[in-house]
Amino acid sequence: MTASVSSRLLTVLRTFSHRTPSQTLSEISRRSGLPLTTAHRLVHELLQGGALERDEDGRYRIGLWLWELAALAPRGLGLRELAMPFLEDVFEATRQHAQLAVLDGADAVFLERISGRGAVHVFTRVGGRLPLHATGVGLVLLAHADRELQESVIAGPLQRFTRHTVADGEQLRRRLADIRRDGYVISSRAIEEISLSVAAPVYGADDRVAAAVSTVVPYGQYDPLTLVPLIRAAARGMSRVLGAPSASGLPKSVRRTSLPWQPN
Amino acid sequence: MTASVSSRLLTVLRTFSHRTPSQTLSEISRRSGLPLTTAHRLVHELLQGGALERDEDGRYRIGLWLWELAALAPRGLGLRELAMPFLEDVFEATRQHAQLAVLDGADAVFLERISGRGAVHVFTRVGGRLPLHATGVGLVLLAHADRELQESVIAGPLQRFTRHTVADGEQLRRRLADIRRDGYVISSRAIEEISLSVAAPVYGADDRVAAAVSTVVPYGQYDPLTLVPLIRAAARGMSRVLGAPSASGLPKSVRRTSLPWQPN
DNA sequence: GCTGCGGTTTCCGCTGAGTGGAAGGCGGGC
DNA sequence: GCCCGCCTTCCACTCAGCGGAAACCGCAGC
Repeated sequence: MTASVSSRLLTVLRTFSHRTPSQTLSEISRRSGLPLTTAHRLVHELLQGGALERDEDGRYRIGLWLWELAALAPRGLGLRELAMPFLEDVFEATRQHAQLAVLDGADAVFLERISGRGAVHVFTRVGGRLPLHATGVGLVLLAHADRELQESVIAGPLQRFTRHTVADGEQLRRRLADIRRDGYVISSRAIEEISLSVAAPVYGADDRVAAAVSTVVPYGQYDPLTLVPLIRAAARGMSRVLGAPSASGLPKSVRRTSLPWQPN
Repeated sequence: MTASVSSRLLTVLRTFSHRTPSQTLSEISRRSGLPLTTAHRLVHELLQGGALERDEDGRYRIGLWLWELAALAPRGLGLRELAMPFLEDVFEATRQHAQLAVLDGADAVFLERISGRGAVHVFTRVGGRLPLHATGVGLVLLAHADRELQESVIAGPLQRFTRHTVADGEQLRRRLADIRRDGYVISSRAIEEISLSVAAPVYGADDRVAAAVSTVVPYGQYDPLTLVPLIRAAARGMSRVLGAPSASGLPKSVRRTSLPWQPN
């Protein structure tokens, strides 16, 4: 690990998590492993810039400026903004949960969750992560991810949440093939016994899967198959506004021809 | 301005705006005023940390990690999370716009906007800012802000958006007094001729105004007075979940002394 | 009151990390 | 071909970042 100022700054920021949304200076110092003095200076510089704020108890928390900045993230609020009307549609239909997630590393990151009052319990939180094999959106994202990632997840340990969690590699492999064939997934009681989710892929302008949309409803109260057209319609709508050729009816020749990432 | 690495880093990040959500290295260098080489190094360090990403054209954009981090901001997503169900209620009632904003500096910063398909046009964008005197939420926030801020806005130049914008200091002062008396505001055609907004204050655990909620509807299609109970009910609901004594009916002696939306 | 404790802030001399000019590479337009 | 804009690597100088030491502050317990 480098010891540049930049990396130290990010280390300081990384000490914030959903379990520690606000911290004292000493906590930051301990968690980051930086000497107190150093943490003090860095924190103050972040404070000057508005990246951090202090609450009335003197504890540090993520500042509003950082939140405004992050609102510019194309894969964050940008995507969410475009998808929102369709998410609303999904929410309206069940008044339970409508969710939008993207792939990052080996996790599904949740961009949005609209939930009804008294809806069934979910672990999801906006800005939070869940493993790919245990969630509807995760399975969809994994099914369309790089072969490499798929194999690594299939091979790796698969945490079991309930007795319905797909925890076997080969079973998972078949599951992913089914998802590619069907264009949706029903993930029933895989993360909590009380709920199931129906998810479908959202395509971006490069016609690759950019996100996944899902609904989560209580197990036993819905025939999940009736929710499939709803989710697929929402997914198609989102793909369309993202400019996906396959969803807008454009011929393949109009595809954008851009190269994948250039890792330096 | 200091020239610390930290401040340079933040300067780099500050070059991103909603007009420039993705930039080339040279653009960042020019806009930040940093030598190309320096910008290059800083940008790469931000890239390593996941604060920035590169898109398929090699342009830099705000990274997903930064967005996840910002989701921890108590005054950002934290507040939004608690307010969301009530915002949904407001949205349901008109299917136009439901908005949530907080005060920062001399601006209203919008935390959330739920909008119907085909709703009337608004300038609002999530993560964006608008001046206090021209918006419903802004007037509410200003009416309950420090005396100092109020006077500074009253004195300062008041940008006129339409002929209905409150652009006179004394008129604004009276307006603010009315808002404190009534507990809501109807801001009609003040920012665009086509729309009006109804807004009310949301109280935090310290019984000070923490945010403002509003709806925006097309001018002429609604009697704004009929929307007042709706907005006030939503505002009260939000105040309650934030733990505001005045909204929960608790005696002052039971006041919580810490912020409600970080209930450690 | 005094004492200890946990957290915060200021001070300051040493030094290696950050700096940025120079130069080379890449690609696209004419 | 040539030029131009953008990106990347290299490297020697020096000043900004570093962090130990010590003071400071508020509070709880004796």
